[in-house]
Amino acid sequence: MEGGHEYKKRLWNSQEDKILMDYVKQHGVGKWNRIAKLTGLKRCGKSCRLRWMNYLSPNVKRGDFSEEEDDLIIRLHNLLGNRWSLIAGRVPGRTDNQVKNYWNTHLSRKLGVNKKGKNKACQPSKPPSSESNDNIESNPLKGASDGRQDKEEFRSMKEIIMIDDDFESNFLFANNGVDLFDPSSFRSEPFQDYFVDFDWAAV
DNA sequence: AACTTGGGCAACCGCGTTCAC
DNA sequence: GGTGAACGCGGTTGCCCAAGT
Repeated sequence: MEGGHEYKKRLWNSQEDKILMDYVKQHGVGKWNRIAKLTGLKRCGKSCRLRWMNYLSPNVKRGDFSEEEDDLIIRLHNLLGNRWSLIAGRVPGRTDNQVKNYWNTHLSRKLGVNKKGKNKACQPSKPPSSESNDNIESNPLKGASDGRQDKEEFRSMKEIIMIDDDFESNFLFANNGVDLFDPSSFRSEPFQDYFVDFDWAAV
């Protein structure tokens, strides 16, 4: 990226921001790799996308996280693990990068989470590839020894995790009984119970 | 005042997935 | 179906700056 050995982390300046914003105004988001060609901006597509998504987009909320956001992120992290984009998708105005940074710098410390002991166990896995299904380490969904704990329950988890605009109805009333806005119904331990022998193809 | 340390966060990297041809 | 480009994600790095010595 950007000239190999000449690479050095470089902050965006206001002129670059303006070029990028003008481009997006004119062409919309996407086609990030064309920006350098069309505008002469010396940034790769990935860098442009990141800058837009994390900073320039009007949807991005700046400033401190509120108590409610704190609380929501903690709950979502407990539910989803380090799935930052999914978590950010449920925290209006916040990006995955913001959420991730905020977790690593504020919340993990606040909660006394050991960064080394990553909360991998509660990360729902992507649909397993055909050859790696029985590796518990690489596929936490297979973690439960007896396998098939509660497919219906996990199906609801998957529905929650999948992008779905109807946030209120799906998230607030997860059928494992957890209301993310109700502290009394929240479990503090990771959802390891939910690792089931899940058949993605059947969904 | 000069230097060191550590926190906060923007930005990059590597890799997996999706899309277009 | 194969291949390359584009995109998206999570992890990591490194810059900036305030606080401490």
